[in-house]
Amino acid sequence: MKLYQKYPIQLSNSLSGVKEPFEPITPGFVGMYVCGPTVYNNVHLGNTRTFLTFDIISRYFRFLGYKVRYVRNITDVGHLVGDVDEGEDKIGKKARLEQLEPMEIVKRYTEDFHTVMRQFNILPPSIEPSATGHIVEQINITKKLIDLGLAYEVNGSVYFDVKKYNQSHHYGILSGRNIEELMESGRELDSQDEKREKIDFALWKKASPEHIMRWPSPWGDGFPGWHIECTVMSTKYLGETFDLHGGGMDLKFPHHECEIAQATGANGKTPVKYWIHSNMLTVNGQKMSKSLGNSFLPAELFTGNHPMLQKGYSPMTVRFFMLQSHYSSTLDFSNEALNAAEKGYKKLSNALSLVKTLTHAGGASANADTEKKLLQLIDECYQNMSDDFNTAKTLAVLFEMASQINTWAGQKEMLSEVSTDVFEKFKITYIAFMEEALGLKEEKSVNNDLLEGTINVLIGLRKRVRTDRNFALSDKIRDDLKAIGIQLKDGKDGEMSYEIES
RNA sequence: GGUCUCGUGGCCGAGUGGCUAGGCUGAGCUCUGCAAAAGCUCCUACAGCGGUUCGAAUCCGCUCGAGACCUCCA
Repeated sequence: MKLYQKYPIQLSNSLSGVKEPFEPITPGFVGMYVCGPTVYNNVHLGNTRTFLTFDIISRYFRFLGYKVRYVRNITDVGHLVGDVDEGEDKIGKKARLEQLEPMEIVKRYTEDFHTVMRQFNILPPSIEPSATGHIVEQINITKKLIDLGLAYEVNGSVYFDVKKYNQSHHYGILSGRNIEELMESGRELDSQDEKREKIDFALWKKASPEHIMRWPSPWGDGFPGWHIECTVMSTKYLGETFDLHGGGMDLKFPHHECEIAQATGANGKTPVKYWIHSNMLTVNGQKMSKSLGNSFLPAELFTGNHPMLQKGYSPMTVRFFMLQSHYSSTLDFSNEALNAAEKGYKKLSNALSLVKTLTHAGGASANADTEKKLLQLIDECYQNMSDDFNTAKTLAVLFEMASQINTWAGQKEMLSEVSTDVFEKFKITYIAFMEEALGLKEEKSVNNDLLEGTINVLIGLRKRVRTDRNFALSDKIRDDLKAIGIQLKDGKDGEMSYEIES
């Protein structure tokens, strides 16, 4: 029996609006697509939360034994700036401002994105396709939509005919809108606009003469519209219908709605079985976003180099902080919350180091109640994660497990209350959920052999003067080290450990 | 204006009809030569009003408040 059969996943499907059992299209396999970053700027912390959410989801699918293909794109053709009529893409604009080649911009921010992902221990996707690498496919699907009568060309640009599509399908099925309301509200169609209806959206845009990013097409030189790349790349690598599509809440409308319309229109079938949207990171209750100017760069957070931050916080602290809430809730960002997260994470991390050193001596006289309790904790880890990837509930269980680990570390004789088998299961589960499922690794405070060796010399010295009951000297060693940020901790058995304070 | 979400103890944040979430902070105790760490105990909330129910933080209605989307954003 596979783990995914023992602990079947339930997930909230944005499309249906309810929590449903997850049943992949092909048993044992999961195909998932997530809208990746637009690489014309540094990723900020809010972006990171979305990618962390889907890192957890893909990790947990694999953890339960599914074979996962995770596709996350790089948008390197900029989305249109402001008014569509300006016909200029963001990457082109930025390039001109900074006097750089578009691909130079793309390269720089893609590198930055990957660096940040690694810092947060967010695993790379299986495939990371780029929009510019799929221009031909985007042109082909646009042609197909024209042939099907669902798109029309005007002056070298091609638009999707939403009204036409809506005659046979429901445009708005994901975001719960109806086309009449959409046509009444919002921006008015201005005289310059080539679109038949304001709700129509571009599949292909004509490039103005000064436009840098341009490709030849049946309609002249231009570049692909905003939504088409995701449809093309998800279909190409995952098929015309695939299991799961994710992204930030703010992409639900119009981006994902348009994806559904394009794909359904072109292929005649529903493209995605489950949609998952992760909620926003907020600052003082307001969405963190580039345009509002309240965003943090990960690097600023790590160093504490930002007016709103009292100090720096490590990547794992931030990862833990985000996992304390459910991905579907907004999460408010504050110094206080981060300080609390730092301590909480340290507790779990210490227990992780500790449990690795614990071994069972064998020959136990097991206490049935204790064993039952431990086995229940193990079970709860799986139950909680399988319940819509509830990392917050899972962490609560891990805290209980950490207390147990600390108790054992302090009183080794208590290990005899459990059998070797149960102990090993418990140990393996704690390590696996921390490191594999949640991706919370130990942060080595020392990565310098010379320093480590030096501290160990001092520890050896202190052990000796302590045996001699020379407490004045032993306290001096401890106090002096403390003054430079090294905290010595005396164990029960005369052993000493240390911790570098940040 | 339209569509939708949320409002939990000092702070953060799970939880959807009955059973103490958890973390951080604070107080006390135990262990320790003294610390630190750790363990134990305590501080018991659900915006307001009304309704459904044997019973509601959880369902329904209204009020107040906050936010998101409708325009580029994860």
